[in-house]
Amino acid sequence: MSKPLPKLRDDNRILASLPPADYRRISRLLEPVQFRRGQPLHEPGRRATHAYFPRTGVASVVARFSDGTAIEVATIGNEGLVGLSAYLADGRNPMEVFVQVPGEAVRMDADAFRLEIRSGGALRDLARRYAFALLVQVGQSAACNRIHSLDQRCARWLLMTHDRVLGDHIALTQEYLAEMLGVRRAGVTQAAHALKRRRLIDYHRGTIRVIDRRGLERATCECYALIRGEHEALIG
Amino acid sequence: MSKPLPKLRDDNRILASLPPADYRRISRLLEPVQFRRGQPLHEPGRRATHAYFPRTGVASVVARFSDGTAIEVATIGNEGLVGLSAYLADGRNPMEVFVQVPGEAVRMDADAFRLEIRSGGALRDLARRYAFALLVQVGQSAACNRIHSLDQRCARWLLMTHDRVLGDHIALTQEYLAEMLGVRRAGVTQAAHALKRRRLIDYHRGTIRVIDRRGLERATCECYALIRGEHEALIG
DNA sequence: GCGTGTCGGTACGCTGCCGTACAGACGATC
DNA sequence: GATCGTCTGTACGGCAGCGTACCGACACGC
Repeated sequence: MSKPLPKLRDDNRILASLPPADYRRISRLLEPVQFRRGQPLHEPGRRATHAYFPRTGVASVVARFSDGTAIEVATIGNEGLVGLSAYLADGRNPMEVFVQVPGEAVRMDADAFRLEIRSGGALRDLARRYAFALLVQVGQSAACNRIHSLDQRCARWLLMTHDRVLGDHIALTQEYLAEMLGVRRAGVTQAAHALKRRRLIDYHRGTIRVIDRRGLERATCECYALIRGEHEALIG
Repeated sequence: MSKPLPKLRDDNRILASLPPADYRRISRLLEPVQFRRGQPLHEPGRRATHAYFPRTGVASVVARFSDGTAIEVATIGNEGLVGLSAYLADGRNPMEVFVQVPGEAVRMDADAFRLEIRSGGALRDLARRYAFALLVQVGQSAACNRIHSLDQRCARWLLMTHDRVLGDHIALTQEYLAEMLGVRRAGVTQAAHALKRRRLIDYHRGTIRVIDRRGLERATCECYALIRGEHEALIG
């Protein structure tokens, strides 16, 4: 299971899976946008305004609690799309979504997205399948959060993000990673240190580099392979 | 937030939300079934054969790990349906689904279910909304599993099951509850004992009785209200 | 009534992670 | 090159829940 090197019609794999005719029609509705670190893509209480198709950027879906803590429940990059709520729930979504890794994306007006899907093109089928793949990702994470060690979950997070970015460098601080994983920053330091000692990753002041993907895959739990396998079976 | 007393066209709230014409058409496709404790409703690796609409029974969706441990990722009762994978993913689903609380249900052939949904009736809209409500349930559980105490999660589980059954008695052993929550049986004993001391529940050899719902709601975390609120906003 | 299996209560030491705190290392800025 | 803010390393006691084990209470079948 190696990192996919995108050489497709579109860097976003949902868009890349569209038949030519659908792709042409839809691309006229797409507007390129830059993902900036931390930029909100959806705020609970508001209706989703757009559907986003990440190309090189990555988004996080988090549950925010009344005391301010945020726990990541899903990661969305070029393998998926942000804005399923526009399709499934009239744009209503209690989860927060923001940019985790800056980069390129395209977006589509939420109404146009809904219209395109209701019209019954190929995007509908892909969105349906992706919705299920996301459900599997979130469900497996729920179980993983319960029983797997921080070391394993940390490796999984790095692998999932690595899959979604260009190159082997991921810009993020331990502080940030700690928040996503729902643990202390000091805990991440220890887990990251262990991975570094095993020469799987290296890092330095806010940048992590993946050195040995295979090794990381061995270090993580089975959840990684299941989530990725299921996505590939559904979207291909 | 009190327990809903179903006095509707159908004890299943998805079916009850259908307009009369759709309900009549669909009910001809429904076959009553008895949910027996532990009965499998879906096994990973197989295609879903039916969609189930629980009336008084309750189902569990669990992630099963290679060492045999199973962690519950969702609970489905009369507020929902089992078999979204037939709609979203051609029946493919890596999660195990089985009966947690025995009772009544109706089921529909998976192909008929797919056909009915593709034909664009009211069931499609409801299934779509329910899919999102389930995504929210699972996502919030993922975060909850990470940060909330066993006591809180135990109370939440009891509330969610209480919402889905008739009466205040829930037949389940601490052993079983421990597996669902992904903790030791001894841990559940302690949590349950604490709830009993506060006179919120009582129990005896495999039967739990909810005494004080309001109290339980105060004892649990905010996740319960969020999940339930979101479901009601989407299905009503 | 007696044996057997199931269910729940309790105890032990152990471990992973917590909360907190402080210190060193590095980078940017002036 | 001095300063300051950010990022990472480390240490401390503390606690929730773990794995395991044992025991009593109860239900059921004979």
